[in-house]
Amino acid sequence: MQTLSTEDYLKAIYHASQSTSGTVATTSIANKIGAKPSSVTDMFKKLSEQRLVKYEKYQGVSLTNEGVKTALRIVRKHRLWESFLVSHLNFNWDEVHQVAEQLEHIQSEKLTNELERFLDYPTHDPHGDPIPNRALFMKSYKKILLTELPLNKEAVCVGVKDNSSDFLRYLDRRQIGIGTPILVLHREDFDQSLHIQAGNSTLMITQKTAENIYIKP
Amino acid sequence: MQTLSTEDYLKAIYHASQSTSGTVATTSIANKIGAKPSSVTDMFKKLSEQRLVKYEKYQGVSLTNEGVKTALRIVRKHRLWESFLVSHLNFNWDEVHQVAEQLEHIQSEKLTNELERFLDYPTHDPHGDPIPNRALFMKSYKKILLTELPLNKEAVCVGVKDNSSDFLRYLDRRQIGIGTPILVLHREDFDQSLHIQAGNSTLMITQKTAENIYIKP
DNA sequence: AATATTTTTTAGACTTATCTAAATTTGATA
DNA sequence: TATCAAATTTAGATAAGTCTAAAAAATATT
Repeated sequence: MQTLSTEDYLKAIYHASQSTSGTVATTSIANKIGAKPSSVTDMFKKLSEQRLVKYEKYQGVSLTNEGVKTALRIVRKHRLWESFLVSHLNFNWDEVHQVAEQLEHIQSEKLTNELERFLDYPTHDPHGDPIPNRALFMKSYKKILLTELPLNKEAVCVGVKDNSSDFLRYLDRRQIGIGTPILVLHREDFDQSLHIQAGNSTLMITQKTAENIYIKP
Repeated sequence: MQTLSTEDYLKAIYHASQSTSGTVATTSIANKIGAKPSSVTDMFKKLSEQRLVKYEKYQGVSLTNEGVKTALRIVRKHRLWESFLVSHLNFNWDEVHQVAEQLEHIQSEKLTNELERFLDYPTHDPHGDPIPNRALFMKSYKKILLTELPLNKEAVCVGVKDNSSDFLRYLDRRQIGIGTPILVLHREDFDQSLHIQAGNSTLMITQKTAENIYIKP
């Protein structure tokens, strides 16, 4: 069984390896975890001994098959709990992360699988991220950033890149959420800001906002 | 905020103080927690510094008001989670304890209160133990042991004293659970065994069984 | 290619919760 | 009440995860 801390590291390595090719650097994990690089090196050694990561001095780490599995089991729990909090306990999508960070460490396969059944086998969490099923398989449909959507082409918001409370609450105020239909009416060449139709209302969003919203055409 | 371990100690002290008058002894906590007495002494000192217990050398501990509150907050979470596991996640009453031991440490007042609302403000957990409400108040009705029930007096099973899986599964097989109506038909003087009517069936139970079942006349 | 900067690792120390073994106190017994 | 056994505490050690400061390696710059 993993300690709470090794689980945090495995999850951080998993997420880091999703957004970079090749190995994951010591510093990037240190920033994610909020620890000093020296502590991260120590943990890399420990995870390496447990054959959860492949580690060579000064070369960063990559997850082994077993490491990926362990990470996905945590991601699965995290996203199932987030779904539960939003669908049954009146949490908003910007409030769930911190609590799910704790719940993801609860050890009970039965609990996880029954929660999944209770939620009727959800495929995506409240932020639009895919939930690994019992076999740890997840299908993520091809999604693109709102910045890449051509003018006047219908699309639907399916996720966000930035999961910070600030951003999510901003989207709430703008009445943009998972499932909201989106149409780009005009793209301003000067600053790349967009005039869009979101649901029933038309509004203006900055480039920075657009590049943190995932859509499916 | 308490660490996971101090929460375990506070809960153990709370439960121990329920079943004994006066202070709680070092050894009794050591046995409950599964630690050596020397470790318990160390923790007593630490809890005392935090004003959660009153501790005098060689005299055992007792919880302060603040200590009782902290313990009750954990008991509240434990019993709410047990209720959830049984009512919505297909757990049996003998399976919930271990998982609830982990869930009781999740820190989020909103989570606890929303879970309580979702369960429609339950007053008792699956073992018949009372659940503290948001103000940490719980009403435990006066219950007696089945051994004390007079012949031919109607009563209802409202709880168990022994919470072990073995005992709970035994009761399941005998079709005795919370809410089961019970009537004592005959008490055998020789070995104090009882012939009872439990629900629709009549059966024989030993004295040891009877003194682990709580009933309400 | 040589040097400078950044990244990573090592070495040694700290904290928390635990342990063992020895010392002390309590309270039970003769 | 003197002694003995049991319970409790103290002292010192260990393990896990972290830190700081210094050393080593990799990468970037001139």
